Amino acid sequence: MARIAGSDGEVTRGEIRKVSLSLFAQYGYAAVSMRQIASQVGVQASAIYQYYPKKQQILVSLLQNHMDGLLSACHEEITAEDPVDRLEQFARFHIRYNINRPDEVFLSYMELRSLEPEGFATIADLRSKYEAVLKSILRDGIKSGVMKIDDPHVSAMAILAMLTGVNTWYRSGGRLSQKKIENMYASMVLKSQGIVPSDHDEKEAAHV
Amino acid sequence: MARIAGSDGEVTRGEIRKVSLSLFAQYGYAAVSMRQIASQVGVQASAIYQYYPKKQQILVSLLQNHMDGLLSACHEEITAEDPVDRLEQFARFHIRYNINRPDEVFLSYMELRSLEPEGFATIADLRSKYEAVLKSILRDGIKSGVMKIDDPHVSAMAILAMLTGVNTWYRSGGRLSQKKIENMYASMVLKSQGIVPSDHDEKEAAHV
DNA sequence: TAATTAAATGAACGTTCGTTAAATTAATAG
DNA sequence: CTATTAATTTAACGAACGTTCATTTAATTA
Repeated sequence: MARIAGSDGEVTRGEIRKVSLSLFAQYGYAAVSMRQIASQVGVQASAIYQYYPKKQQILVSLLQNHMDGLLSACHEEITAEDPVDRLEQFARFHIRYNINRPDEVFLSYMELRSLEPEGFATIADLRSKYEAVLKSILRDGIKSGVMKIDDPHVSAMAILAMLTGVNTWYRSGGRLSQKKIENMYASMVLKSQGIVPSDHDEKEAAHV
Repeated sequence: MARIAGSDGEVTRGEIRKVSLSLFAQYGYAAVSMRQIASQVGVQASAIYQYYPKKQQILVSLLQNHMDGLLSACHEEITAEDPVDRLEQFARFHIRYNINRPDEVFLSYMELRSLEPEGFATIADLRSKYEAVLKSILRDGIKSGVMKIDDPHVSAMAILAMLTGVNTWYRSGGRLSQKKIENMYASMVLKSQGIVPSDHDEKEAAHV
């Protein structure tokens, strides 16, 4: 046998991506073999090389794609001007965007170490761009005096770790709705940076 | 050649543990070979089997050892009675204990997936015992009304993720002292659970 | 319909993997 | 001094690894 009836390159490429993402997240990049991916796609290992020249390229492409999506979505959704509102938008965005992409998030936090230098530089750069968005919000909040922050870098790291951590325990269909979880995390993030809820709510109300 | 002059089994076992820990943390369990470990120890791969019957046993033993140490140290150091004081002690303990064990922490959060069922059950059980310590503090804080918490499970996960995240960025010899970092994280943890610093400080002062 | 391009196969490459077994040397005990 | 035990080596096992290549069949184009 060779070419299969009804086979379509773009479909196969998509399957390879989907399967690789799931397997890399579950077992780790190094622990997953090309044959394992191929078998779940329903194809021979050699067929994958029609789409990706190296195993490493699959990982790079998955991470690149995820970080690009994250960055552009975050620039679209975080539109407020007030630093406190922006921080809340950031927290809510991060939960909302990541909670339905557990495998991508896991990969981009855990498999940077599996990247060769070139790919690593690319992905690390995208990640630091995302971190810069949050840090800029925090610096604005310090300037305007509404946030009580010792060190914006430490605060940014703490906030990101806390938010990203949702993927270690959340599974869809659980006890809590995504909206509830978003609310709880947003509240904890704001409070952790010295923003007292009532203060903020009152200000909001004053605007109306 | 066979036995080497001055060779000592306990020393070699220790070296194997040290090297394995470092390599597993850097490259991931699956990506590290027995020969790679052996070469850094200064021994042939087959020599490792004198000490560990399977590669998997090295990982299990490292994780077991870390979690045991974490649990017993946490029971020793968290001695306060007041829930707020206990939460602060927990936060400080977690930072202090983990910040100097980055490899162990990384392993126990990332390589559970590399464990076969038996080892996984053991380690997961130890981890949930540690989480239970924190959850119990939070429930006490809710009961006595000093913490404003929507859901103790979510709060516990958020706190642990935030604290454990310190290992993703902290490197010794950096800009900030460990004590400063401990202070900042403790403050953020308390605030995130609705404990206003001044409230707590005043209460503390009132006791004196 | 014939020629070309796309999508896949199956076999094979040299390497490396975890692991085992027998042999060898150093240290210790009688 | 001899026998035993501890620590390690060398050699080898079959299996699995990522990857390459020639081949085959399906779909598309001329």
